[in-house]
Amino acid sequence: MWFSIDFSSHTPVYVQIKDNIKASILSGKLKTGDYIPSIRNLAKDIGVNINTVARAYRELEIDGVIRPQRGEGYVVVGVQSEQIREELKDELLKLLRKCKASGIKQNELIEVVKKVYSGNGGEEFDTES
Amino acid sequence: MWFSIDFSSHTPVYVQIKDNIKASILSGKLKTGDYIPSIRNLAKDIGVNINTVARAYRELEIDGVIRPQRGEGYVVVGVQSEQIREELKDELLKLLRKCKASGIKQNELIEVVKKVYSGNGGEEFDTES
DNA sequence: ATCACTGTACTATTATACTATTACAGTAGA
DNA sequence: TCTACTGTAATAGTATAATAGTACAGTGAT
Repeated sequence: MWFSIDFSSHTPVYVQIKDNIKASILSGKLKTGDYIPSIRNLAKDIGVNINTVARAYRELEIDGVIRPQRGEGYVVVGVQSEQIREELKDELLKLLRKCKASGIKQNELIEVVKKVYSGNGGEEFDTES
Repeated sequence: MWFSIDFSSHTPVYVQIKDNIKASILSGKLKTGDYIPSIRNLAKDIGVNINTVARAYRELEIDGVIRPQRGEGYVVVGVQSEQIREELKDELLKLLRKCKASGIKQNELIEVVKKVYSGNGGEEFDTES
């Protein structure tokens, strides 16, 4: 499957699932009309309980990102791209402040940014859905 | 007091307390030999329970960052500065990958970095302990 | 109709984060 | 000594994340 879950993170698994699916849509890996994995399949792949995935999907539905089709699965509706990017940048802002307060130099951080964008250091995704 | 807690975050409060104190030491706001706030005082200031602060302090003691002095309080011992900075940069790396995967451009991120380091957007700390 | 898949719903249980409360022990100062 | 502060410890209760299991209902293909 296309993403991995960090079980040692304090971020709940269902939130990580939501984030991953939103990111996949934003990056174009998932398009409007695509089917995402069934609750049972994804739960099996990730190695978590059905209910955990169900919660993630339920909340994504509330957010208007996906739509359930009983008997068939969940279909991608779309995302508020700009809004999600702003959320990500907000999160980044907080972390950067911590970095600054810890004495990390601006140059070091810009280097990290460049490292991520210079080919490697990026995603380890598959191309199929 | 010198830091604020994000109660809406999924990061546990006791972890946020640990991070904040480590960061304060790294940035020089707290020096070796300084006393940090008493468990009861900090708990009252933040608005959390004594046990929550006690847990943070206990773990900081295990990490060798502070040392308890019964009847007096906790004293700063020191931190493995470089190690903590590397941990922060690792965290940053993960977040940057998410940003990249979501289609945020490199320039935007560098702008955010510069914004943080250009005076405002930084800390809202007091200088006293 | 049957089968195999979908989503949906519910209950019970465990682990963790946090709160609330009480108590005890060490230290410093009036 | 008394008082007021420190850390330490233990118990009980609540909320949430996640697990486990079961059951029901809709859809599509054979």
